[in-house]
Amino acid sequence: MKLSELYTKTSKTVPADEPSRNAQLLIKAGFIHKEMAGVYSYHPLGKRVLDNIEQIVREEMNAIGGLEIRMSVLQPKEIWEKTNRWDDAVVDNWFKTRLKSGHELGVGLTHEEPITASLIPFISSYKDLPAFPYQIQTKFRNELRARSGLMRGREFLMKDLYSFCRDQAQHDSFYEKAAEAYMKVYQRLGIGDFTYRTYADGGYFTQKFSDEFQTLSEIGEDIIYLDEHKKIAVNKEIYRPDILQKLGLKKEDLVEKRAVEVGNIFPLESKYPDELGLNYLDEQGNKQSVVMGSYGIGISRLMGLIAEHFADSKGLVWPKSVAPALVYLIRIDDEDEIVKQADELYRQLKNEGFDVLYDDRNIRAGEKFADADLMGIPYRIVISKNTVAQGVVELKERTSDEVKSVQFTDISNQLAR
RNA sequence: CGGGGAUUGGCGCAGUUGGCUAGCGCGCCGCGUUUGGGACGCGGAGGUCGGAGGUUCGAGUCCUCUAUCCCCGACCA
Repeated sequence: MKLSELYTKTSKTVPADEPSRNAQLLIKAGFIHKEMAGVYSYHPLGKRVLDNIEQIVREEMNAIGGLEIRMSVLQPKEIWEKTNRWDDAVVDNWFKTRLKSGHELGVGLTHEEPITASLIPFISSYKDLPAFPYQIQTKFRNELRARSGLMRGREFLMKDLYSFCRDQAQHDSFYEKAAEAYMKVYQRLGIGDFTYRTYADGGYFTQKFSDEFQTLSEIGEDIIYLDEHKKIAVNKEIYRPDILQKLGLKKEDLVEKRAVEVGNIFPLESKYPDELGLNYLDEQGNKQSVVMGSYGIGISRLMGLIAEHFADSKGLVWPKSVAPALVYLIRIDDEDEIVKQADELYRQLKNEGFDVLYDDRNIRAGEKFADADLMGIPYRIVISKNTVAQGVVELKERTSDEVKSVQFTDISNQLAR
């Protein structure tokens, strides 16, 4: 992408009504726009980051047998009444709306009920199981108070997968596979080394535990107790002597840490399938309950976390796997020969499959350097009168101060994806 | 949902005890000088002060209501 064609621009100031560091940086860099509290739009660079995270999640879900679907956002209240989750006294962050006729509808905040109900026509035999549908979709939750920028919004992008298994053993096996897939996602996003599987309350769904994935970060809202040796953590909400004993953890081995919840997986047993009438016949012709699980990853929350966690005083610092581009190509001096060589280098890198932001604007060099840093692009290449005279370009990584001179023919070898 | 603060061009802000055509910086447009870390000069465009009602000769400034945003708390599948 040529920056002369990008309509967004960076800003020196941030909106006074945006206190969250991740949103401040992303707004400053022109990646997102705040529509209202807890609601953000994504401009081209922000959309690219979101897409990159989404694609990593998609690949790992596909790898464990997930089948991508798209559920409706508008939902009939009847199925939620069957599981007693329609009443605001039970689930208090619904967005609800009405048809012209006056009939009430829900705006999707999660999809256990509709996905379960929608499988009824297809699941009737043990031969039809297991099933692992998932989707990546905008969710709506009417939080009383939105905050933390992209990390807790009223509208946010989420991956939700649901597992339907014939028995507990089949479920347990998939559940563990899903947990491993989650860790692969975090590894690829560059946060794997400080993200921990964490025991948490099963919440509204069950009386048992659920598993959270918590990324250690000072910006987190959650407190966890971590056994660094065993690499197991416990959420503060269930940090009690009886539970530690049950999990085989010793209080003296645990350290208190601040963390961001980047995923949550729930064993749901048969609650929703039973209540909604999803079941199957086994080999003997006996009616059996389906065992369900749900698996969420907040895509937009991950973007906020990564933006804020890695940022430095100059701006964003994206890991290569999610950066909106791999290379920020700066052209200094606008003599014909420089322009020609820079254009040529841009074409060449694009042809080789590198994602390049080409700063071809007629502005001062300092602004280009500042923008390259603020946008957090992993590699910066500078081509100028000086470099062309020597037949080289300058290459610098966002995370380092070292500036290397690189021969034209060697550039692509120097770029690690 | 309880308590507190705020709302003035695209963004950040100022605006005395109410008083003339509402200012400043950034950004934007034009011209010129500049040109390797967000340059400088000159000239411009752009706001009716969140909304409604009221007090007053006169309201951005005072009063009432309301909306939104932010903070603290509660809540958070």
